[in-house]
Amino acid sequence: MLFTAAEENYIKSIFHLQEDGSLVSTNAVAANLHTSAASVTDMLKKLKSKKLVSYEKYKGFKLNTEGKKTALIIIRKHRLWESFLVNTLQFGWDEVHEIADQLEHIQSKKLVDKLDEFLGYPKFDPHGDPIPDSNGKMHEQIQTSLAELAIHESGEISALGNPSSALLELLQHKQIQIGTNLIVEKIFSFDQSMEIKMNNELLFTISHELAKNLFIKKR
Amino acid sequence: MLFTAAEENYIKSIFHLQEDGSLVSTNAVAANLHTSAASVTDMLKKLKSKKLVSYEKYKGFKLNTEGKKTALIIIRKHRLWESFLVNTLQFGWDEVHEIADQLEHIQSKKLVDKLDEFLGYPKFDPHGDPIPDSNGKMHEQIQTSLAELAIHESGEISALGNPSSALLELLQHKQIQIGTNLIVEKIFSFDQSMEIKMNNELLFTISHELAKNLFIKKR
DNA sequence: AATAAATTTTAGACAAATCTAAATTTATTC
DNA sequence: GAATAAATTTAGATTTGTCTAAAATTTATT
Ligand SMILES: [Mn+2]
Ligand SMILES: [Mn+2]
Ligand SMILES: [Mn+2]
Ligand SMILES: [Mn+2]
Repeated sequence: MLFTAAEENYIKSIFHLQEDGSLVSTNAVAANLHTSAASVTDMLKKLKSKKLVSYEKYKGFKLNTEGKKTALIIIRKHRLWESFLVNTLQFGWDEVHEIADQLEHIQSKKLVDKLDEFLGYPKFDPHGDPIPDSNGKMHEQIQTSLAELAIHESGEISALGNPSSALLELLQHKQIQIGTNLIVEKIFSFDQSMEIKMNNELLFTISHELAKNLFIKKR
Repeated sequence: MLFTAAEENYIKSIFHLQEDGSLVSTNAVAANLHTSAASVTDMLKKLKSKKLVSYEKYKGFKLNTEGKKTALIIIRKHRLWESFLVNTLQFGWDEVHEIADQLEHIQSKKLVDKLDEFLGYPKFDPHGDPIPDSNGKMHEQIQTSLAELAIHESGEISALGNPSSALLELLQHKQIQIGTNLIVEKIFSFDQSMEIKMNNELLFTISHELAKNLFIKKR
């Protein structure tokens, strides 16, 4: 099924607002999309007729299975494009959202999958949010970025936030890879850089920028 | 000025149809965009009110200076995205047009310029059409692709069609660069490969694929 | 020059997406 | 348990882009 950009924006908004599986309100979507409550009601009728939401007048609504599946496709596109912009085109992570809000509506499954491949199948976007794979599966956030570990906490590297070639070069040089065990020995408040011990041996310093891109399963 | 995707499609269509500076007809645009003549007339009123076309009822129309400038921005985007798709994401040159027809409407000057930089400022798209630079200037086709030279013709390499890293690697290895003089010694009809003499010395074979991507100023 | 044919424009309608204002339903408060 | 407030839906309009059919204009052909 193909959807208009407007429909996709509503689907995405509802998805984000129902995180916990609860019902979503008309006003919440209106506020989120900076539109009127009346417009939301109009669109809900349409999404209901297209069988993407369960909706009863005045009672609230939520995406059904098909609706969630659709939302994940849009979110996948949004976050892959953000990764491309930051990673490949060197945009700052704070200037990509608007552009990705346009790019997420480009219709071509092949494009998205090729982009994913080109980017090296990143698990998280530049803001740390998980990127659904081509089956709509997202890494649950049982992992945290290294940057969020406290002193003396330890874990194992489980994913790369956004594998640019520059990042991969750095990791190769420092011999860091998926599965590497590490423990935080010190955090310098000046620049948030961390001193970490790797595989109980080597001790070295990691920038905050790098720490944000290393995802960890705590131990 | 910002324009809708529909407006941009009309502007681009008119641009292509007036190549020689002549007036364009309603039916020509209708055929080109697979729409009705009535729709074209409606849109022309709008483009006239936005001062992009000169148009007199029943007499035909053409883009004015501002209209052409706008058209070149859209064409620049279309051809850069095509280059990206073929070059970076490994699409075939015959499967990128539809996707570029969507991508050309993404609004962000910075995105286009960064994409151009990332691609290495290609002069021609994967179909051999010239890509306008950020000032709207296009390489006039006084140069031809090497693939179009006949036997015994000679010239100097003046531009790369689409500088992918794979192409650059090949050129570096063979020591071919901008300014290199060459003459076509032989063309094998079997695969269109060419035997060329470089700087009056080295003799070697070049595939048709490569020849299409080397642009030449004839001598 | 008159008529026929082709082209173009206008008239009127429709779907998508939005809005404001009024009506309806649900939630809160006394 | 009314009365009031808040949230939601409906009614009616508007803009954009499209369509078909009819009218107007230009071009071609007797
Ligand atoms: Mn969007
Ligand atoms: Mn993001
Ligand atoms: Mn287009
Ligand atoms: Mn092209």
